[in-house]
Amino acid sequence: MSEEKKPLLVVAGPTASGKTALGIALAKELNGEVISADSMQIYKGLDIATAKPTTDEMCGIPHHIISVIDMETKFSVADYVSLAKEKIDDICLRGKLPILVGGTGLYINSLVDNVDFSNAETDGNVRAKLTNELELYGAEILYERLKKIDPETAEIVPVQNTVRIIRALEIYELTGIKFSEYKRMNKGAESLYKLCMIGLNYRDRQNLYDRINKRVGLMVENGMIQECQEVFNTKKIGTAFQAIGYKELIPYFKKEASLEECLDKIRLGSRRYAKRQLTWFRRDERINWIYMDEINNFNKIMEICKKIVAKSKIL
RNA sequence: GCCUCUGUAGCUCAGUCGGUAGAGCAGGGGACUGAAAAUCCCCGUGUCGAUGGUUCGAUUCCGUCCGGAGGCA
Repeated sequence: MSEEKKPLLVVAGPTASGKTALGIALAKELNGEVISADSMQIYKGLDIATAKPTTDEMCGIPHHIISVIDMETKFSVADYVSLAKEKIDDICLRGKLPILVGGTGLYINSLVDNVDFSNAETDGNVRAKLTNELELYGAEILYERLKKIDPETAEIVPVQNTVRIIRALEIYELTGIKFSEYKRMNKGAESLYKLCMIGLNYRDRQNLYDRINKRVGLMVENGMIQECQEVFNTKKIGTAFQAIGYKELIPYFKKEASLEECLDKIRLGSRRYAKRQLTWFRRDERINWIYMDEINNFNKIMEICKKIVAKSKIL
């Protein structure tokens, strides 16, 4: 339709860094709507554990791609990208600014960097077959096979990383394309959007960790345990099983560990997750970083964001 | 008051028959292209409680002092 690229404002950062509040404030200020970029908030259920914004917090700002699929349904980056593209088009059509807010780096980059997933679908059967082989014969067998068909990938992926090995073999079986080749095909595509990327971080890592630890306490107060207990009882859960908060509580539900032990695991898991998120985002040079504990004043943070947006000339 | 044990990395502890030390956890760095809140890789210098003595050399042996735990009165 229009030759002009659509604008996209991105707010990324680790868990508990303050993305949600900032995204909503920016949406109010810039006549925008929020699109979540969070691999767990996609699922219905586990609202508290995944820190979904409440209706109150949303302040009437439309939020997209939150609670859109059932927990037992399979979902992937490719699904996310096509969904998000639709939402962006729709929001722009209505003359509003799409604001991508979230912490799932793979989702954000796949969308923003226009990664094409159409040439190598996934196949449950192939993956199941490979997983089965892994259990029966061990990782070495699969790794040796990968070495033969795609030594380049085998060089990069350690034997221990069976998830990667299986995916590489899966792609090859499905398409005959080497994983290394497949990656090359997808690299360097031009973005569909005029981008402005903002990243939230803390100068003192401890400040972030304090927020994470505190937030776990708040989640408990808000009923996270009952929420997870319910999900645990109904057992209809797929990928959402991976959500931090849910899986760590299972030993408690099975009476194999104390609540406090499990909560410690949740805090630990969240801290490590935040660290991994930072590792992911830090390599992206397009991101304008804001150090929340350095500024420590929401109005000032908003001012800085507005300046960043203005400078990016996406509007 | 006396006796015994103890003080080593942020935490829990190994260890050095005297040549300045190493595990687990925590923590840090990194990778990541249809499971990603997942999956995986790499990283251990610290006045060895303080101070005197013995010694070429002490965290290690001896003395004293200061902390901690226990026992006997």
